Amino acid sequence: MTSSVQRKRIRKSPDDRRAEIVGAAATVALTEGLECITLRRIADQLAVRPGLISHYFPAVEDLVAEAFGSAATAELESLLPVGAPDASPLDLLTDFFARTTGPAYDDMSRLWLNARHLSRYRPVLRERVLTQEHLWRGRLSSVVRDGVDRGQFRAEDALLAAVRILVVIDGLAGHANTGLGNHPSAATRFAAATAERELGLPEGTFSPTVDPA
Amino acid sequence: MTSSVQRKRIRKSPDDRRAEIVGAAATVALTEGLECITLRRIADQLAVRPGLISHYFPAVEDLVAEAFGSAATAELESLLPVGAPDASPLDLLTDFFARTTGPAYDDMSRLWLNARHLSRYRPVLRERVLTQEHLWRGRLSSVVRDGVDRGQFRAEDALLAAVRILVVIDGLAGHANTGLGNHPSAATRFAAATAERELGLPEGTFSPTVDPA
DNA sequence: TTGCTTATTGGTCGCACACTCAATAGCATC
DNA sequence: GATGCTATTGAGTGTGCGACCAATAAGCAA
Repeated sequence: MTSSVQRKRIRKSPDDRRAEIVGAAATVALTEGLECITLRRIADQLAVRPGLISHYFPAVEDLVAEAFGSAATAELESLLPVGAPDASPLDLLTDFFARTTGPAYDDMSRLWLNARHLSRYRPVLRERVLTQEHLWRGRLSSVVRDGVDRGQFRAEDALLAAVRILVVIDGLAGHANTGLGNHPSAATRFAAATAERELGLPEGTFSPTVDPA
Repeated sequence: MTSSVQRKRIRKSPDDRRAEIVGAAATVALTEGLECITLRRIADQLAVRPGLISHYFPAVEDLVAEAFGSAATAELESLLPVGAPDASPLDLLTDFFARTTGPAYDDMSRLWLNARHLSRYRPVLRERVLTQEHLWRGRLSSVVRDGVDRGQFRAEDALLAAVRILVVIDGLAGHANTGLGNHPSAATRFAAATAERELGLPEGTFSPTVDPA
């Protein structure tokens, strides 16, 4: 009667199981936070025993770092796909700012905030954060450089411009849990405005003014 | 023999004891992080039993919020003292940027990062963070307004300028646990540079270039 | 069908945490 | 010096966590 749970054991290949675990952890990281990645929580989600998670990740911290890396990589791939060398850098960045400043990006904002803070206590995670920072900066600065080469942008130091843009996005992301006060749109537009200044573009290029008629 | 600890009870007035507890918690918050504020940790620091902390703060979350508020208020008071209406806004901000971007500010950077993240799970703390944000914005925008009145700055919306400056400071603060990569000085100067732009000042006003001769 | 490898389980240990409450003892007051 | 108020203690409860390991059974190969 009370034993409807605990069906039959399902035995998967280590690679599949591992990927499944990381995927579940990444979802938890995005929706609930990195500190909610616990052996029991992930095991429940996969209808599996906690010991199994330990088997694949003897130290939970490694799973936490992996989950963050997985989620961040996927997001970057979605925001600035590497397989689009023909796309106009201007269009790429327009999309980029539209997506990074919308509420749909809130989960990602929270995740970065989460990871940056947790890095204080978790060395393995800290290394992963550094790796991801490097990836994001590299990807964004490539787009900037591409734009400069095509004559769309002007920038002395593409990497510095990218870092500054990301700093503003991070600064705004810090408010994902607390809201942005009375200046939501004006503040949000700050990311795009920074890019416009850094890249020598006319004001409003990346942030279509939503003014009244 | 083994009982050299556990001296005599010291009985203090509730106000004194409460202030003592908040002070200890604020110190722990700044040096170790808000999640290290536990009944035992604070009790140990004050050579007192955990139950006593519970007596003054039946819910730990209230102590955490109080500790953050205390530390943040003290720091703001030190950075932008309210009792100096005669001081030149330009000088005030020069000091402000020198101090907020130096390594001495790292603990404070970490604390804000910590509080912003923890706000996700702790409503009481979230309210405190909002209050502090309001205070910091108010204080900074006052200085900006003052500077505009005296003809030192140019700014259409002083509050918006203040918010943007603080967003950059927050964005840089996010890297307190992970470092700033290869562009530490250039990135750090970004806060001052943003202020210069927002306030219509010549580049370098707030960030004395430390170039080689 | 049989056997073997190993993915998976179930149970357990120790630790740290917040919270509760009756008993105790400082200390101000008389 | 005795008394009463209450700040403070001591002891205990329950929860959730990571980690460990011997026993079990899934599913492939023979």
